[in-house]
Amino acid sequence: MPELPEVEGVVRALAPNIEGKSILEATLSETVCEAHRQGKQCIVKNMEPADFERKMRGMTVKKLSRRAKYIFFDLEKNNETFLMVNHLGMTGAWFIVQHENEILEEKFRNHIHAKFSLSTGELLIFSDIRRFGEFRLLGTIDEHPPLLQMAPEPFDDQALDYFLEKCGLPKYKNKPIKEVIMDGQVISGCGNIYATEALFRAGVHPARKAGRISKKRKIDLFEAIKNVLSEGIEMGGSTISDYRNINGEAGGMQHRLKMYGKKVCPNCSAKTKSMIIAGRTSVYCPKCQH
DNA sequence: TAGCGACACCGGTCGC
DNA sequence: TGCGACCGGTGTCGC
Repeated sequence: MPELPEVEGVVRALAPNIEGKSILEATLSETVCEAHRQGKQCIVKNMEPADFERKMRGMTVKKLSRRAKYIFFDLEKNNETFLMVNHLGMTGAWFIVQHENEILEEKFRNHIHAKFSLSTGELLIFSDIRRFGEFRLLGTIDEHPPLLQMAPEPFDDQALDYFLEKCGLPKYKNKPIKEVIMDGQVISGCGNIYATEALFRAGVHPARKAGRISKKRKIDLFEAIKNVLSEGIEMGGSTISDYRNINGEAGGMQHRLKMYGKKVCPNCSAKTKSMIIAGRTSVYCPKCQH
């Protein structure tokens, strides 16, 4: 499950390998094409697969960057600029190979949904087991309004004030804090794993209402979120199920997780509890988190 | 009209 | 061994 640190790792690995290169050919899988024929927006959103393939052909990758959990491809063709936005969904992964046989794990090899032949002869491959990933080819970012609603990057200077302000809004103040910090309009890139960890580190109960937490504790929580996210980036991400970097390697952050998926609290040895918040499993320590 | 909840999208994994 | 239930990030739809 890629969250901000995993996506950051993908971008850092991918960028030096594809920036400046051109896409000679783009091919989507038969699965994607067939799903579109059935009226589903499978992986490629708001565009017919054939259109996507045609438009991607001849694009030069000017720059690769991350925004929240999205990968932004700044593209150029015939002096016109485009933005290709990619989300990894639950199980998306990128590979750069000479041949798809180099993808060692069968489950990734069996679910290749987009292939881009690069000017260097390499193949840039997007594999996605559950097909929750997405591609949107845009002229500019405002063609997809939800992207404009995203909170600032957690490492930006204004992110803390933005978070504190949002917590006080009627829309959020009566919601469980875990639901609030996982909302991309409040904090960018904080998914279930890192939210669970940050709440544990800050000693905040996941179900506590956002409006019932002191400013000081909210600031502590925000710092904890930034810390787990940067630790995640340093460790190359968490590999909980299907996340792989572009070399097919797993990350190391899962070994640093103290609460996500744990049965016993590492601080006080109490049995952890879990509850469903906003439809997601939330693990916490009933003694350490209030 | 804005806001919110329900639902759709999938296949690996787990438990019965 | 086989089958059904479950899980989850995001957008969209309908109330």
